[in-house]
Amino acid sequence: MPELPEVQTVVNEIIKQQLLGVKIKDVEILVPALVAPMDKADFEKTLKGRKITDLSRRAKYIVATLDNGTYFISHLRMSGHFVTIDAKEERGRFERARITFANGKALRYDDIRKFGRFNLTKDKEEILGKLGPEPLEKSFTPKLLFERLPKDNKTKLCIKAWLLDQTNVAGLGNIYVDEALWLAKIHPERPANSLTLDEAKSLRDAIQSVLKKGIANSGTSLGHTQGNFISADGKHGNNAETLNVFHRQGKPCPRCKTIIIKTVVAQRGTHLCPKCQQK
DNA sequence: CCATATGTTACTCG
DNA sequence: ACGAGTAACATATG
Repeated sequence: MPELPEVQTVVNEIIKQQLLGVKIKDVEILVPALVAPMDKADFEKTLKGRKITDLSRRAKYIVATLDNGTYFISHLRMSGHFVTIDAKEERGRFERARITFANGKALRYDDIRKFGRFNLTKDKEEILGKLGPEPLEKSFTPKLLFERLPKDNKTKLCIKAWLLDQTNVAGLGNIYVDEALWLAKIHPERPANSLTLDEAKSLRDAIQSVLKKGIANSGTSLGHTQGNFISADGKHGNNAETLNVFHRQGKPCPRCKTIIIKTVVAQRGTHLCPKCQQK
């Protein structure tokens, strides 16, 4: 579910709720698979008594630095949510973990599909080492993007699949890839090795634009069912209404009024304007 | 019952 | 060993 803007929104919200520097009083892992291959009891014991000294985002990972030099790294995958609650609150239907703090607040982790994962490690590169560049960093220049694109003739990988691979660019997912390719007027099935430097420049600008807008709008929530994105304050994001193609099949392209179509590319639902984005 | 879902990774086939 | 495509993970919803 959450992509870079949604994960950033969650991190921002947890910081705002002042859970940094507060001692962790109790840790309950309700689904052992959440921390696998680590043992559930070991995980609980290791995190208990620590304080989070810093919280940040890398790609779609939430990285909590602990006061003993280890890192608590979590990934929400498709349906994970962190919500700050009062420690007295009862269990939720989809609650999979709870971290209770000494100040009476708690972080509840809900995850319908149980795809999310928690890690505890002294070496964060073990988890984050293979990730591509952060697209909102200043160093993410058109030249950098262009040079990372495949250059050989044997790779037929399309640009959408390439962008979804976190080792190429970190943090993009299905929504923001479709939005960025529309903004850059690039067809998602274009071979990644066929992009020109000019197109790479448009794509870089488009990626930064859609991600910044997503963060400014506190993330994208596509509906109001249980599986949808909410931040740690329990609120939905406001970015859905500003989307140009995603989930807008059958509606007119905001640029040229051609009807937006939905197909499948890289095994994912893909939305595009057949006039603005030509192969 | 079937298809689909904001993500990642293990497996399979060339 | 490598790249590309597919299945799998687990559950809800339309």
